[in-house]
Amino acid sequence: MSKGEETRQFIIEKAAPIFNTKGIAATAMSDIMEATKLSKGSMYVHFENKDVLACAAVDHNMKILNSKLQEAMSKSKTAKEQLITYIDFFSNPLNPPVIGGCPLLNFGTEADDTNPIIKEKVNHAIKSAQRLLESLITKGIANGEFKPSWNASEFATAMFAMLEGGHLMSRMSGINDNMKSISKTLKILIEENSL
Amino acid sequence: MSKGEETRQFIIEKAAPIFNTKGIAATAMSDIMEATKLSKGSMYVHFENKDVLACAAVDHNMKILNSKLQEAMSKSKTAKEQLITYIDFFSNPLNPPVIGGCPLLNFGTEADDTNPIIKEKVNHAIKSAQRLLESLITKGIANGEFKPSWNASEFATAMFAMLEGGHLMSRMSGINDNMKSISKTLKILIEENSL
DNA sequence: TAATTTAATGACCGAACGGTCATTTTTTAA
DNA sequence: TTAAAAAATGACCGTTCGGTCATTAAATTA
Repeated sequence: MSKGEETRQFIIEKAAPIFNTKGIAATAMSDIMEATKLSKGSMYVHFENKDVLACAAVDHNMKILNSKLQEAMSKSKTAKEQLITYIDFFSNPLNPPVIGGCPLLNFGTEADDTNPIIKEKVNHAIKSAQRLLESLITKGIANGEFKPSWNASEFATAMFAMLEGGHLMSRMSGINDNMKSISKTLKILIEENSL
Repeated sequence: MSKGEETRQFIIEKAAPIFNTKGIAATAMSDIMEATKLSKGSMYVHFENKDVLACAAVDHNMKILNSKLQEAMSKSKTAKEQLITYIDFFSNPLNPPVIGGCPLLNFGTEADDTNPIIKEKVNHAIKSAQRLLESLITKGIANGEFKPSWNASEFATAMFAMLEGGHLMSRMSGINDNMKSISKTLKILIEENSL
């Protein structure tokens, strides 16, 4: 990796948690300068403007989240175990896998009516998550772990929505009760559809 | 209502959808000036600064949302009907009750790490929603509409979370499929707990 | 109606914003 | 080692930001 690529990566790593915490509009280039201890001119060597840097930061947050999730799930074997690992992975929004909380929630709501590019990135990531969950259930049905009558697509959607909603609720209250409750609800539903 | 109060209210009504759509940080006072056709000095007669106006706009969005919900629910009688009305009320995020989408999601995520006052407003509103849903289920159990074994608090939390998560998913995709699916899931769960 | 209070105006302010560029320093490759 | 290329710097630029204030217009009240 050349010096330039190294610096570019370094900037992204420092910028990602700031954007995810403060939001894109509320984050100034000067915030990134302070965090990286780099000059303004240097930032613009590696990113043509703030939007490009913000996009890279969005990607990086999602990538980190995904790789941490992959690592957690690699330890589980059965479909049921993996579903539960997925739930547990997101079950403490007050100490989230990436700094600032769920990037899909953060960047999605901000980009909704203002940034179609980032909105599409979030949309794509949501669809990936849905597909992963759906495939887990389908696999479990094929395995004989779950009832064949279980609607994989419907549950995948509901589960993802509950985790995102629970994330919001717990972060607003500063207490983890809601997410705990949701985690319990999801596990009961999984149990009800287990064989 | 004095002239001053009238103007103040007029500004809030024009500002509320802008803040809810663009976000607080991305909304400039000049945006509100344009929407109201009022001068900058006039804005600062009625609001000491942008934060105060933003808070008033947040309150207004929630108030409108709540009054529309109340109106919709007043038509339903039984607990079950009211629960279903609640679901239907939020079932089309692409044509939401207030312009810009759910203010709890929008302002909550933005305020999370930046604005404790608004964060607390959102937290309070979420708790109110939870209480309303829980009381509906409790009422239904007392009425003999629902099974006494139904966990009211747990379902209220899950239902609220699913609606918020579904809201995000549908707005990101621009298609209402996810919310439709969630609506269906919730209604099945209600049916399963009906007598 | 007259006197007084309140609302509305728009020019103006300093600060912070995103972004540029000539210059210097450091990497890179010959 | 040296020449060319790339990276880093920080002063600088125009714009926009939130916010102020003397002045004017309008509403309120006596």
